[in-house]
Amino acid sequence: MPVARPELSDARVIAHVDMDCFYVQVEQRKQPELRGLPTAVVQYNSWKGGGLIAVSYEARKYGVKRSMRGDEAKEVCPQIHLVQVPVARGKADLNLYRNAGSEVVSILARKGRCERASIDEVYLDLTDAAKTMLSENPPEMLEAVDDEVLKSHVLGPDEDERKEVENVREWFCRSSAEHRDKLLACGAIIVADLRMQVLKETQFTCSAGIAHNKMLAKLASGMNKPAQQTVVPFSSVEGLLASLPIKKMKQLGGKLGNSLQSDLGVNTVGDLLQFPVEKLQERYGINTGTWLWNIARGISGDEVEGRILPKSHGCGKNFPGPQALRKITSVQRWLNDLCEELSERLQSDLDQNKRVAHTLTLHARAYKSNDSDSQRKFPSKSCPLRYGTAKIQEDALKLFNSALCDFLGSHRGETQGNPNSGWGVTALSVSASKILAAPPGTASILRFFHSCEPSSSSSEQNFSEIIPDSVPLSPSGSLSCSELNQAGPQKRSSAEETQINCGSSTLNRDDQKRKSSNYKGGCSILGYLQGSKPSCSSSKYEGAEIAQEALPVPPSEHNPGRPLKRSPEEENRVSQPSLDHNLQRREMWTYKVDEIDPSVIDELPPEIQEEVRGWLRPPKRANPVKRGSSITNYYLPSRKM
DNA sequence: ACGGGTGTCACG
DNA sequence: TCGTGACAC
Repeated sequence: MPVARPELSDARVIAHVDMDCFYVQVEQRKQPELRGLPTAVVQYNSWKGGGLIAVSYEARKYGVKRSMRGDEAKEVCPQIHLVQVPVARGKADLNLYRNAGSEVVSILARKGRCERASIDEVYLDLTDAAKTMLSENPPEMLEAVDDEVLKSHVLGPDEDERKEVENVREWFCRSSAEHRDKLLACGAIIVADLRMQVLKETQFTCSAGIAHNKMLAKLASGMNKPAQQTVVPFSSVEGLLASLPIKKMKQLGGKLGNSLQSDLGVNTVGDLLQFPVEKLQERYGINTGTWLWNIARGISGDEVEGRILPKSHGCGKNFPGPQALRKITSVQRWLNDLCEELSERLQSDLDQNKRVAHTLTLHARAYKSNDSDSQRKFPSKSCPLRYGTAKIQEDALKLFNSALCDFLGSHRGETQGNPNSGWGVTALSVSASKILAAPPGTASILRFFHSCEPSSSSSEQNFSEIIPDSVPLSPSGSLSCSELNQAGPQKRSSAEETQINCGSSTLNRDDQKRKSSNYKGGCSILGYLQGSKPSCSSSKYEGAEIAQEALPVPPSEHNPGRPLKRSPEEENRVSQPSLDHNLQRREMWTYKVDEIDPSVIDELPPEIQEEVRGWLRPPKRANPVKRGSSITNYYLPSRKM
């Protein structure tokens, strides 16, 4: 929770940078003919023209608004250009915009700590850069600075004359300028310069706010759009907040803001000032109450987190009304698609950023016809995340089935009908979270392991798609929870494989505990391989040790021609439920580093040879993780966009 | 029957 | 810890 800072000592320089109608700009860069024209980005245009998710400023002049339907937009602005969001696997695919956002971040992160707040917004802490600039450059430097760069809106202190002062140069050179203001002025110059770089390198415009904390910077970035920036000097804060409608404040746009208005009669942030902390705390809790008291005074100690990569990845889709999924097999098909996308994104994250996710979560919404409150709560479920598309799909389906059991079970529902047994899924999503730095070598190992079973995993996936159809669930008969869980071939190989058995025991607590502690080896490479075919699974071994001491090697003597491909026989062997043979298996599948004949490496795919050689020489790996600013690589416009 | 798809955070 | 809800863009 944001901590209050004594305002006097909070002379930070914080910027909030917000891309202007970002998705539209991305599309306009791809299609420059659209520049300057009323344009909107829309997804799914089949129903009422699709929903608008971004609207160009030209189109806004006609009253086109986000959350309008394409058809409505055409009504108020017949000449509007509607661009569709890319679709992949039957759902909107936002990767284009994510990647474009990354390009921007990589530029904005050049001058200070940078926090990626959303796909198109960042916060910057420019305190150090501003101090440095101020100490190295006396005010005369301004003459050397491009005039363009000095164009900022500076909020004035007075209630209504708060309009703004002309530009930073003038403002900065006031005789009365305080130190804090000078720092902000430097911040503004830095931000203007960064925005110029963004424009030159990406062709995107953005707006920005510069202030002493995040809250005020965010407020300011929205005050002059598009393609402008606004500074909030300390002396203007009180006047600004006094008349600011409470709901304009971040976090107060929803229920809390409503409560403040209707319960306390607070309409502006200034109105909050009358309330003593205790009162606010009493009503809203210690944290929220304190926070409210502080923001009324323009105080927010919230730090800019140095984080430019997301903390989770998710993909989901809604199936409104008539499109609701009523058969397990449809759910499974969609789940497979969602998981496939998720898996790709996880793999990119691993390749580019050397990070691995540890938790897989499934969310859904569902209704149950025949039930008073039809949109009942469909529980979320999570489990350890195993890499590999097929595994993610398998686990997601198990999670779904488990949740469905809860959903149906909690309220005795006679699940009669055929395809439609009374329930319908109106939204599905899978997400991956708890993303941590991967131990060195993880990417190679996983890549290696997957190269062992590309077709095997897909055939496995096919099975699990087909089997449920043959299970007597849909056409006739009611499906029981236990039946649900039989979906898929389920080679219940190892006891600790993520199996969710809601039929017999709805995720018994102890099992859960054991599972997670088993898995916990946060850094264990084995963790990522859990359940993988060539598994040398044994939670007793620390990943780092294994990575350096033991290397899984394909039994190339069995299929000399293709050392990377497993025979079915081998697959069977390793997926046998004989967990007790861990040790034995380990020996079967691993070698001590010094026992490895280096020539083995030559049989590996060229892409990973180098990395694997790296493992074999632990001493030389000084700080191999840092190899190449992965982030920089990630953000480089590697593709035409 | 929907702004949709993502993302973060606070709370119990 | 997990699951939920709120909020935001």
